[in-house]
Amino acid sequence: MSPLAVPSPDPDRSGQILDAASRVFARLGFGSARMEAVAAESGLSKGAVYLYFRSKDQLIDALVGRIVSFETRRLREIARGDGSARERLLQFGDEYGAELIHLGPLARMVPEVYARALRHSHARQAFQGYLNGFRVELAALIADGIRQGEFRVVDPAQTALAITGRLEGLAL
Amino acid sequence: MSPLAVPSPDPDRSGQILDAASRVFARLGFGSARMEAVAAESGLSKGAVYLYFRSKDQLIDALVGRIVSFETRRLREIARGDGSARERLLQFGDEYGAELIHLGPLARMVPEVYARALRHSHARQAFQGYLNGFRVELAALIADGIRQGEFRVVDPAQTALAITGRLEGLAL
Amino acid sequence: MSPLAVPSPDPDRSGQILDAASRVFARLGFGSARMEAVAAESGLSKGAVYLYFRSKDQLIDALVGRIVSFETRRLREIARGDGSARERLLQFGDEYGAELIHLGPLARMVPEVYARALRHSHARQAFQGYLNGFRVELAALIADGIRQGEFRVVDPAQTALAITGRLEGLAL
Amino acid sequence: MSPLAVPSPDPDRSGQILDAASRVFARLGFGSARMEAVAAESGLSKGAVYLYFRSKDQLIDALVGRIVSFETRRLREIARGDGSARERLLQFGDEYGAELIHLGPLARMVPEVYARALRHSHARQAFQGYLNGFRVELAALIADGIRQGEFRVVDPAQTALAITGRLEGLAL
DNA sequence: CATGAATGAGCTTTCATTCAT
DNA sequence: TATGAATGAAAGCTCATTCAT
Repeated sequence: MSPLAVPSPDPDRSGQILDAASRVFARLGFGSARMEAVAAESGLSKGAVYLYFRSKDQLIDALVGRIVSFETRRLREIARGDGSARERLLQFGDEYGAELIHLGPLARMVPEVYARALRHSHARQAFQGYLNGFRVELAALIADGIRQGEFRVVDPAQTALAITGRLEGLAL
Repeated sequence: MSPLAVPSPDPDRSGQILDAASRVFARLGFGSARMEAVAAESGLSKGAVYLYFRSKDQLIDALVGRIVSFETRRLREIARGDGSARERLLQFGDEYGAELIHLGPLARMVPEVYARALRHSHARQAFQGYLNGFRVELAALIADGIRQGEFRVVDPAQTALAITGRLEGLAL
Repeated sequence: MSPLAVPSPDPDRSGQILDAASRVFARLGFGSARMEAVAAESGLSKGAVYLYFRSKDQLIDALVGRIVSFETRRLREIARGDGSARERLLQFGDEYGAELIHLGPLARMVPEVYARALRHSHARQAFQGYLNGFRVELAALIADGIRQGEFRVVDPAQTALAITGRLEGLAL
Repeated sequence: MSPLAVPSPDPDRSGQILDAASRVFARLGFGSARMEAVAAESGLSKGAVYLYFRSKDQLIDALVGRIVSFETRRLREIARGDGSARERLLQFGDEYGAELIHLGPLARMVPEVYARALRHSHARQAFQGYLNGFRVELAALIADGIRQGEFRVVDPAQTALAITGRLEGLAL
């Protein structure tokens, strides 16, 4: 084998399957999407999907988790970035909208994720963790702005909560 | 038929079924609720349910339609009621919150309704019709307030849209 | 409807399915028999089978239970019948052999029933209940014979146990 | 290959796999045991198991065959050993019981082996070969006893058959 | 109108077996 | 020889829908 040959013939199957799942679930919804379709979209067999995810439910959880942690990381980068608090807040808002567009077809999954969170306690916990991170980051940003005299003196936590609610409304 | 016989033994079977459906769907979600359960909850047979609704899908549509038109009527009454524009706007907001609470378990259906609207064009049309009515009513109310000097001069449509978005966020 | 018309179009579906199941399971064994095949043999659909039995496992339990209670009743009739103890004991033995032949293809299920009893505690309990009934009946018969001076004085329970073991050996 | 290299890195892989299989099959039964589990228990890979046994079925056959021939050899040693016929017969019986205990968890496979024998002709032949050997050995032992005046004059073959049946009954 | 037994397409999931490395 | 990722043919089970009564 040449030193340059690809030594790992395993190009991240989990990611490959999650990519396929995100396309199929976005297109058809959690309920109507078939594991068969996810397998076909991933270029693997049904059996292989079950080799990496124990069940359809767990696959959905993993997918939601991946999207959520991606969004969380992205927004944190902005919130802790350079620039004045005002600039970062605006960028934060822009980014939120941009994410929705960036999510593209994935955005169609948003209400289904809410619905899951309403029915399954573990999905609810995961989702609330995400919203909390969102609010915390936002509150820190607002507190920053107040400290630097950019913003009026308000309760950062309350304000963050209000903004979060507003953005969630926009999402829909 | 004897004069004493009940003339119509069908005192709104549709409503009876929709009532049952709203309880069952709220409890279990559209996906997990079984037609069997709806029938049992309504006190009728499965066959009877299909006598009044062609399919599960159509039953869901009818249920969503009923809730939506109920809410629409309710909010319209307030928007066109007596009192200053400011009073009516506040009552409108209160009512919206009150509705969510009044919906009670039905509120759990909200994200599922959004999800349907995203997938099925006819559900989307019905839902957007509702949101439009909402915005139109709100815009009229705001325009009213501006005319009477109660509110600052803003674009009523834009403002209504913003408020709508905010309230939807609250709903979730 | 004429008074002579068959008023009940429900000719004991459970029995119909158990009959089919006994044929299919005898032919193929518990493991290889498919619910599809049971349904086909019964002349019903797969769905109908699941309307009467919750699962394949429960169907097997019910089938074993039916056979066992049939055998139990049969042997009890003999043990408590007329005639001298000796006659009844011989008839009992004959009947046991006759049953094995009468079971016909069903006899092929016998070791599988033993195997189930070894693995599933509830199957074990059911089966031991049957064996106990067998031994009790036999012990009573022997005690009867001793009382009437037909048999030597032995411990009826011990003897019944020994005979049972011997017959089970024969069965295989 | 260096002189120090292990000359045969294959110290009876088949035996290693059969040992694992006997543990796994005894624990879970033929039906529920997975080839995966056998491989894991043996410390080899699934592929290696298929290198030594063509299929699960063949693995079971080989396992049953090994147990049977082991038992056969053991009983033959006793039957042809020293001592009076009476002594050897008693030891034979003791040994049979001891084997059942010695089999330990393996004894749980006994009814499954019977079941296989009833369904697959080649399993039946193998199993009947074992029973025949058993009876032949026993008959020889009895004939020996008769010849030496230790036993009453009976038909050795018939008696061996009866004893075999009785012991099989005990086994269950 | 009303019933509910019956249907059967279709779903998720499993696992013996293969084969490129 | 040895590996274990991948396969894919089933299997058990569900449930929206129908229809004889």
